Amino acid sequence: MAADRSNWKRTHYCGELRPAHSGQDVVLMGWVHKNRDMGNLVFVDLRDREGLVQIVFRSDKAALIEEAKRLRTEFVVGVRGTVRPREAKNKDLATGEVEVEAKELKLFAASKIPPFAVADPPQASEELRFKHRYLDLRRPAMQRNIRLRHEAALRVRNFLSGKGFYEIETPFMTKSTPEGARDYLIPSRVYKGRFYALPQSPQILKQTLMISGFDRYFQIVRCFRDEDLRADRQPEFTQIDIEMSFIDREDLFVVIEELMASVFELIGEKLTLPFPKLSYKETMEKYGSDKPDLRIHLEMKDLTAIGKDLSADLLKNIFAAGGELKGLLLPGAGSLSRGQLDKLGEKAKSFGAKGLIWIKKQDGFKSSLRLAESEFESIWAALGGGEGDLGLLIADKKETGLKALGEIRRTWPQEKAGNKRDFKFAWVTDFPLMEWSDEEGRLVSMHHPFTSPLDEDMGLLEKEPARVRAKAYDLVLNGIEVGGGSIRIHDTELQRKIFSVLGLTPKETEEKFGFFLEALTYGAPPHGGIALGFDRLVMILAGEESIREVIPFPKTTSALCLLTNSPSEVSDRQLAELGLKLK
RNA sequence: GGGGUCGUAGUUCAGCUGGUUAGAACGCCGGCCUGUCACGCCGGAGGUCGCGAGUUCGAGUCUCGUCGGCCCCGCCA
Repeated sequence: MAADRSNWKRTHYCGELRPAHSGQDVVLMGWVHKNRDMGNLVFVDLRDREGLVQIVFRSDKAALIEEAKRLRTEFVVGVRGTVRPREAKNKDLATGEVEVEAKELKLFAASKIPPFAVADPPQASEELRFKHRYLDLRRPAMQRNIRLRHEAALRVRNFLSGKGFYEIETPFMTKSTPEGARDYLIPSRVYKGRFYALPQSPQILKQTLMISGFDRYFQIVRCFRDEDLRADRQPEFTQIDIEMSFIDREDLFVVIEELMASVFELIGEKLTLPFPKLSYKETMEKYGSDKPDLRIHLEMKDLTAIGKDLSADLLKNIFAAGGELKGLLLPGAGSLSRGQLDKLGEKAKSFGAKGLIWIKKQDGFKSSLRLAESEFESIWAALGGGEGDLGLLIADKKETGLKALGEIRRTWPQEKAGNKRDFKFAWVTDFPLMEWSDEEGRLVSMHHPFTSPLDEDMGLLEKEPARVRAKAYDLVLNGIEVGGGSIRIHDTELQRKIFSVLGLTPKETEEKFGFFLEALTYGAPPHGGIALGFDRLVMILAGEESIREVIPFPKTTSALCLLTNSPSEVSDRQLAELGLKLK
């Protein structure tokens, strides 16, 4: 029978008791973490969101100790008692210098035996953790992560509000747009056959708010994309969405850098500002990625010029087909075995390369490619190699070589180890405005269709749109894209032209974006902004490897919620009301 | 859509080239215990080997399918 707690008021959290509280009468409420029954002496570890404290039940209260003996893990109880210094301290516990000698105990709720222990690290599969997420979330690590998430959001709000930004809501029930990810759709009951869409981002509406003169907007907002999941991708995720009028890129960089500095103070990190800037071209050529992990110091080299003087026929054919020769030096890796080199070759192939050339210098050159000594010397000099090093070369289409070597660079174990609390931010700028999509058979926006081209590339828009660079930028941290944005188009005619280059017919353009194009004609200020991936940011702050660890109720990689069992079927009646029929 | 990997007691796992009654630890239940904190000691219960076919005298083990977890490619303006 659950006890009545109406006349009890909690005085402290379990986790906050310290020697200074000694002698005080306290009332605690919490979950039984552990029960140690010594016969005529019972210890109970009581847990709440702030931590654990030991409760002791002594034999001079016979009825009380009998109650305490019946407590089991995860029972919810209230305890009234006196804080005392402990006879034996426990230095592994923040409250380990004190205990609470119980005078009264109230059982509020019993618990079934939990399917896994509420303890760090979790001794249960993610599957089981998701099914009983309410238990998983009781773990101190999860309580800490969710609290950190709250504190980060609060910092963002306080910082941006202090800089004159308004937090403004935009609708979740909005309009499907043809560009970008797959939409989640909401059928309209009132207008059968018509659908709202959940926003992939509030992009057009935040730009509309700029046209409305709000000048500085932000929103910590859920976004929805019906695409496949990853460790850092959920179908619904949270963005810090930001937009500003009358700015250029540098103005925004400053605001975001200061925002990051403020947020990282939460974990005691002092960031060095400003963040380095890399052009897209530069980062692709040096690191083979548009989100380089700058904790890794390895850089790729272009060896095409040297390669063209080499005798190998293999290379001649590739160069004739327009290929390039890219190289990556791995210091100290000259001792790798043939099997390990083969594994690297397999990895390169899995990223599309046709082969991997290796050269090592250990008592002379050894290589998978037959070359003259002087040729090895010139390659080695270009790579900056020394005795005992390994050089990896890929001769292929430029993008293929960069990507494959970039992957080897990114995952090179000697470089990855032990630098979790090293935070290397960078801005990647000057992305291509558009890229060719084989699937769609047309050019598609690399960022989104509202991104402004670089002024100096504007002339290329008609004839060579694929070469136009954009006023777009990504914020990258330790190999993770934590944000992306751009200076937007605020001119109706330019915006129409972009849609047309992207292959949208005037009719489609009008149907999907007509309202926005019209809004642009009523005095749109120059503006730009960014969206930061809030889940990813909190994940990094928390030192986690997956955003599922910082989202209270995440979905599995197959987009199921194991707690609620969604998605689920609905009744025929619900379908009929919406005018829907299943095929 | 594709590739990889995993699924055995409540949990985490072991289970060899197919062969008696499928094991361990933790947890759970009962008993004892006045300073434990991974409490200890004694005793006990607990299994649709994810599911379904197939091969075989015989399947946890082999094959196929299917469901589910995780990682990756594609996809993610």
